[in-house]
Amino acid sequence: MPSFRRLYDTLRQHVSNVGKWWPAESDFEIVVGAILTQNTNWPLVERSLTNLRAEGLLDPQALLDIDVGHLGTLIRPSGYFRQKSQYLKAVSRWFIDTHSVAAMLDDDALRSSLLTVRGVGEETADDIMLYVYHRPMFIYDTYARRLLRVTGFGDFTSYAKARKALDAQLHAEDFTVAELAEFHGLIVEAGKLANRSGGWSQLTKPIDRRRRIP
DNA sequence: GGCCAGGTGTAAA
DNA sequence: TTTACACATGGC
Repeated sequence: MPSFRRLYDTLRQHVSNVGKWWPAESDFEIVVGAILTQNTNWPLVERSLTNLRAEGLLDPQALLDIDVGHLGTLIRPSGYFRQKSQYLKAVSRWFIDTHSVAAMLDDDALRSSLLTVRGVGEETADDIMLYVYHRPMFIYDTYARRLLRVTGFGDFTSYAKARKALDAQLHAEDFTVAELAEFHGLIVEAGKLANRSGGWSQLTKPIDRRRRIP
């Protein structure tokens, strides 16, 4: 029977250390990145973040004040720019209203609150839960579900199904939040590695640690 | 040139 | 409740 602890240990052995994994200069920057990265590559997100930073827009009030059309042009590199510019407006409003009191909300209440925001679905909510509010979450994104399938946890067609079926055997309390944050990073890096090399079998061999994965 | 990337909202089965 | 589709750019 597969276990999350064993999977985590295996990934740590076979995938380069991903460190903090979600580097950002502020909590709000993580929120913005979580929206922009939806169904898109991170390098493209960085271009958009650079554009936003250059105009001082990694700030919720500034994003709320900016013209939505102009915002769209700045985040164009990361795709779905018309939708995501609206999403960023919505999440800015939420951040201004809720960030300062988020610490008083329990995990379920905070997650529910995030899910009311237009553009924040289950994965984005959990990204923010984990990386901004340091709540113990496992991210059941595409890479994770693919890996969970090939490692025998089961085949899940949606985020919600995977979460419902597997959270009980995750035993989140046995992991530190830092470990869970690293866990997600390791899974994504492993997924990219698998894509590049044409299969998850790469994970059965130790990596060459002389070469850092970019 | 086609496929895909750290999803989400909406409408129709 | 679940599935199908639109949304968009850029890398390989």
